[in-house]
Amino acid sequence: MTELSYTPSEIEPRWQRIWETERTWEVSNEEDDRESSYVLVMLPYPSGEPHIGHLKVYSVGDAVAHFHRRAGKRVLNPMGYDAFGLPAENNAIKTGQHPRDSTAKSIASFQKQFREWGISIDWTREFGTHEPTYYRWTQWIFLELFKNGLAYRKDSAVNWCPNDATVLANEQVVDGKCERCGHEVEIRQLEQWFFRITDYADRLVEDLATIEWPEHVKTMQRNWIGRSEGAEVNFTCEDLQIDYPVFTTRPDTLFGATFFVMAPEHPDIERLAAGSGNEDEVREYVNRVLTTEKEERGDADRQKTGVFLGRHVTNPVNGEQLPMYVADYVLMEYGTGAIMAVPGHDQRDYDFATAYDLPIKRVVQGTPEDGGDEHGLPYPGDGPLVNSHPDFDGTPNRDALRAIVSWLDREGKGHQSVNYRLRDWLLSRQRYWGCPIPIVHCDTCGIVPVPEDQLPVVLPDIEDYAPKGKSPLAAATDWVSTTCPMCDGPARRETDTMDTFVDSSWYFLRYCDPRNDEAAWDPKVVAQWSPVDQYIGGVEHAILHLLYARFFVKALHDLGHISHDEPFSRLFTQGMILGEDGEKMSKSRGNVVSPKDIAADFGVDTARCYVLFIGPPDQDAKWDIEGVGGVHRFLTRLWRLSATVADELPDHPIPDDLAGDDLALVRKAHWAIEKVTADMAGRFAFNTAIAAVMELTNECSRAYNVGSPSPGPLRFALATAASLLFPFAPHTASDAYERLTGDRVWEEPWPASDPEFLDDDTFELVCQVNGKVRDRVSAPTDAGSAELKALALASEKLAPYLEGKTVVKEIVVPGKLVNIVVR
RNA sequence: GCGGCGGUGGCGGAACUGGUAUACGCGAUGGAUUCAAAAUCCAUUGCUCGCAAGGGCAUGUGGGUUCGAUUCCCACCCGCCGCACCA
Repeated sequence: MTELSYTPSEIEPRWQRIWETERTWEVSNEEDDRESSYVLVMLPYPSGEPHIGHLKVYSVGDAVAHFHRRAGKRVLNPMGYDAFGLPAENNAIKTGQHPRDSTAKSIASFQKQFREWGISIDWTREFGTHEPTYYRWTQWIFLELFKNGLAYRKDSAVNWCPNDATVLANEQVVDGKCERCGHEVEIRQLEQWFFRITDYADRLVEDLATIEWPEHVKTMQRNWIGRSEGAEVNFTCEDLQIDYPVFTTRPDTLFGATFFVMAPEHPDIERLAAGSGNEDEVREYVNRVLTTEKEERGDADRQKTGVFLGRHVTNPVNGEQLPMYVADYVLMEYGTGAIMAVPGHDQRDYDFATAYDLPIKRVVQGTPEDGGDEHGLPYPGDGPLVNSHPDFDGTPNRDALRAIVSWLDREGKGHQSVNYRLRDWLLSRQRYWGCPIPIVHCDTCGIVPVPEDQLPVVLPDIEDYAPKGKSPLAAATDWVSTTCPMCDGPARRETDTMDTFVDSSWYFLRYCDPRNDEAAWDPKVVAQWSPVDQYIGGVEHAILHLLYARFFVKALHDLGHISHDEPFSRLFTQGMILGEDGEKMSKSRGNVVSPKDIAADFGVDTARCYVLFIGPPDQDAKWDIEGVGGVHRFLTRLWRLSATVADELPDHPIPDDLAGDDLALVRKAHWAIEKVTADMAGRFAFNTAIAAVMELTNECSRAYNVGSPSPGPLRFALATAASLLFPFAPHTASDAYERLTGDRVWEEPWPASDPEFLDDDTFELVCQVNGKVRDRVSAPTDAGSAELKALALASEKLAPYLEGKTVVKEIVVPGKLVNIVVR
């Protein structure tokens, strides 16, 4: 036999050239009779070179795209770059290199490597979010939202990162620290731009039921939105004749309220304290709290502090006078910034009451089965009401809750209410490398949107990127000073830029119609592709990007620009690839594996196959260089055997009268078709799909090496293996398939299994006694229960276990087993 | 604390609706080939007792349901992730 050697360095570029020159993966917006499928991987942030995580996520996306194509669908698989953002700008501050240049360099590297990976992308739709032809429409969307009251400017307490010198969205603050740089976040009172995402809180929760997303991602979104049902109840301060509504999820405990607490930021604090005799102490407390860092204040284990305001409120249910306190455990952003305190049934109120010696009253009887200690307070569980009101005492608290809320409603003292943890999305950033906010500030006309025909507002070049507490754009004075579109008077441009999550909240719409310069998209074109059928990316975007994109799509839907209202029908979140030490790959740990090196050593197909074979793709997996070798051996074996068989053996058809090893080989091929198809279609079980192709290849290899297969069946089995492997190792599979059949594998439909070959004539019947396997015998596939039972009872190995025993029961599972139960 | 996910050989991991636990790969061992090595090919490989035939034990722990449980139920332990002074 001629020694043929598997040379990815020759095979891979050769096939890539064919796909490139023939524009194989391009797809037009002309509809045909095929079903359309939009397969999308989250667009990458171009920084440096693509890493192993990119290789994995695009290997997953490409496998899905190829599978859909060969299943007869018209597939949209585009590519772009989330090109605005802080890292490029921070690099500019350090090196003076314009972010546009460093970004362009990185994009060039992505373009080159993605082609070398052989990913089946329609490159005609490519764009970066930093291109004026793209962000022109980002600005247009902003104005649409602005004109419809969904984007607004407001002065409020916001998160400020002193290191990055910009405000941050709530979603970008993790444990009181800046998500980007890890610096402690401060609270500042600033005027900023917001998107009214809270208007959509309810639908963002509700519609999770309509999409196929991993449960944990849905849960994270639900947690983040934090919907709680309860009631708003008015407490009146008789001294000042002001009503203070509070939000509570436990109106059943209203009779247990013993004091009242307001957030230090509450606008009425000063007014309430004035003349109460406690003025100085209150002011001092509030000042101290407002300068405390967010993380410290958020620590639940900290001793509760607060100050008496010198006033009282009336409890609407029983007229009791409750002392008013200001305390920092109450947050201004949630509910109404004031709470009724029920120390008997709430841990926090209990802690405060203990610290300040306030009365603690039980109004819900604990029951032992609810985990309620008869005497222990605070008791957060359920039980009958006590010490409340004759009408309610003895009533289960959940029933009393409803009754009390309707009573409050009738009396005009409160009503049912829903509260959300979600805040409006703070989108303005005091940074340079982002999409300019298309707004002009005019002393006469106020906040004026830039007219549509003047878009884009182009990001000007500047000299100094260093943040100075306001946007570096403010230094571009020629750019800043402009004329008001309404009155033609002098005006100033908005100098803040948009959060980059705005850019990535609609890019998937633009891919449908990327070269449209009349509109952001043609709604008809978007409708034919949308929503995205399969979205693929990392879990780290479970809240931020995925929530914002859902909000954008819902808002654009409501404004009549698109017909769908969820962006991504199905979501798949892939796991990370960890270094060989089991840690996250990082330069400082020195455990980084470069896709370039792996491709150079083993070829791209080995790298792609390995990252899919390593384990379930939604789970984290440790890199193992020995494992890469195993996958490489497999590809080598498949290719070399295919090439050898194509050279040596005649191209005979499969005979009609298959028998023996030939039949077994053809059966194995059909088994593999069945297995791989199910693994691809049902779930993303690429690891087991590849394992099935390995089994088929091993079978072919054994047949060739030790058996004497007929050429037809062997060629068929090998071509099937290549065909099934194509979504994972497109170059090797194309090459092997062409050698064997003369055809291009991607032009072939996905193989279909023939039921005739899926079942054998006989199967291995498992013979059990009392559930323990005692023997396995060969039985005809179509044998009935009686026949199978007889076969099992005839087994000599079963005899010793049956001797002298009474048969109690016989269970026969046709095609599987017989279980004899004896006593 | 609340919510989600997970725990299977020396290792990564298989096992569809309760029906042969450990597919596939790695590693290890033996053999073929070779002057030798690499590469390749052929075997063996959960643990344990036994010369063997054969037996016993194994899917985090303890119970339960069942003829039969990795799979279902209850309680618990451990790990990972998200949220958390959210009233």
